Amino acid sequence: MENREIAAALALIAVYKELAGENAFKTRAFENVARAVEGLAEPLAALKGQGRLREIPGVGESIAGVIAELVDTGASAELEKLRKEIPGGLLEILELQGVGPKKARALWHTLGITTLDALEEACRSGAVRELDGFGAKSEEKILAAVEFKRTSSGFFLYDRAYELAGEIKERIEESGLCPLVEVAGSLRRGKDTVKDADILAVFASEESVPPLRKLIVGLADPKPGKPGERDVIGEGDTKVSVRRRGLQVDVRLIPKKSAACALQYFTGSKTHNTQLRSLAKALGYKVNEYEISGGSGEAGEKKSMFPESEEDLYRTLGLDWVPPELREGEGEIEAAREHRLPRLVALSDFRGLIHCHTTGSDGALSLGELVAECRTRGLEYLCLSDHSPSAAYAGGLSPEDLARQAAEVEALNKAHAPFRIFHGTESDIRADGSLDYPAAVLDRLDFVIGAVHSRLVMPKAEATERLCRAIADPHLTILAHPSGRLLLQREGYEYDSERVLAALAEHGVALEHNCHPARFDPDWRLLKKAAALGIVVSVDPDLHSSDGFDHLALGCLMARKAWLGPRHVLNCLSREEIDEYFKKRKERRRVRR
DNA sequence: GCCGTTTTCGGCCCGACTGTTTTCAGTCG
Repeated sequence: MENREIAAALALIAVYKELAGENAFKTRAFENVARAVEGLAEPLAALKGQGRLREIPGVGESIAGVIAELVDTGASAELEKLRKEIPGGLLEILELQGVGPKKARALWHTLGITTLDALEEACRSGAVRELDGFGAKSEEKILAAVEFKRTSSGFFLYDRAYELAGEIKERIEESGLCPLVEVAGSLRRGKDTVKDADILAVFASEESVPPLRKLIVGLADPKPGKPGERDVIGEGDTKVSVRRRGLQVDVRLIPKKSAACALQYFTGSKTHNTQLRSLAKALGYKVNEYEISGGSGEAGEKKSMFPESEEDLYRTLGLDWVPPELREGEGEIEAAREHRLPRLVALSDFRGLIHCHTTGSDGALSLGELVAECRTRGLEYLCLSDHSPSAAYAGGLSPEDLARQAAEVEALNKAHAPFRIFHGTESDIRADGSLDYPAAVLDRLDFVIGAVHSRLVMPKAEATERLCRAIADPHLTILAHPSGRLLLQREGYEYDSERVLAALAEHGVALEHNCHPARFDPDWRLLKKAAALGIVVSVDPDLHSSDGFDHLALGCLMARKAWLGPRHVLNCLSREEIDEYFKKRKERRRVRR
């Protein structure tokens, strides 16, 4: 079993334990370990072999036993027992907004409800309102939550959510009621998909609060089936939650002196905040969204501190400022305390564009136009990679087309020197793992990107073998979008990521981070592991039009989330350095023959 | 279930909002 699968099993145990009515701290112990395991660079099987499972933070005797069992047998007696005791349909019920473990259990034990259908029926018949702790409003909310769950995944692509959040931010700014409006939450942290947008609205005086509340409520969608009403999820003195164009937007109204504490608190993640507050407590402080209190008052008096900035806040707790992208509870607090947070890659570090398509295959820009766009943006080079013959649907280039393109590249290189076009291809990886141009054709190119576009459905072992064979091909420079996933549309195909990473490291092949917002493939967690193994990451927009330039910024965000610095990223190399890199790859190929 | 700058037992982040209650439990982030 891979780490990812073991993490999923541990998380599932946690959910089942919640439904079983287990102590919340016990369930959290499993949740914490599930998260820790997901971020682990080393395979659990190896750790177990070395007797090092207990070194994972949060793993004690009991959980180490569960992990060992999962590693050895691929199953867990505890999980199987829970699965038998707790009806699986309750998992879906627990996902409904407003329904937690207590309510799910009440529905199950008193009315025998174990499916969404049964729950809906019970609400319509008025049976739910009779239960202790439930009422007519609960029925209405549950019905709305069931409907929402059936019609929407609840998640948005990053770029879409960012756009919607930006609109709301603008509307609040235009009102003149707030000197500061910030997008916080998972958008600020750079998650690839988001469930809601968190916005911080900092007001200068209390009198701004009522009109601010009114403004935000006014931005809500009309309520489905209730003309005249708006889809307001919650409205209080300091927090207004509305749904706008389907996205849940939580706006926090915060007085000016609390801006830094609120921004920190509202950026999350929940895990990061829990760890931060835990540390604060150990130091004798209390941190909330308004202030830092406590500290070493000489006469034991409580003092309140209002940090000027997030930097101040972290410094008060003895920490370096933690970039938002790293705030996932994966060791960043410890690193900040020991002053060893990495210097993260920034957009200004990018020197070239890798993985671009032109009108030669299915791109919207000609090669000349693309060069012009790159130069306008101050880039030093581009790595051209139109599609190969197997991608007939995308106008893949025949070997003859490729030769003609080479002549065009040469001419443009002369005309635009020192700007440089490196000539390559995005060659299809066939079902058997071979590349779809003859070796002699590939030999003439500066670099080769390999990508799977067909036969996406394949048993895991076969898919892994296919990728590993392609990686072992000495022509391959970069492995593209390895999972083939399309976020919120299509699960990627399954492959053994640990084996693929090992193969990339062994053969010195770079790993693409495809930064199209519908792909973000592979995700930041895998990139982090890749970098730990010394694999170079190529942040590629897979550019088909000018939009691709914007996607590079999103890729940069994801690379930061993966703790990458410029030294980990292929396209942070200068023109001369990447030229050298490609030449070395080709040299190695000759030697190996 | 885990863990120890105060701890091997007794804690485990902290506050807002809602609905069902007459003071608070449950849920959420």
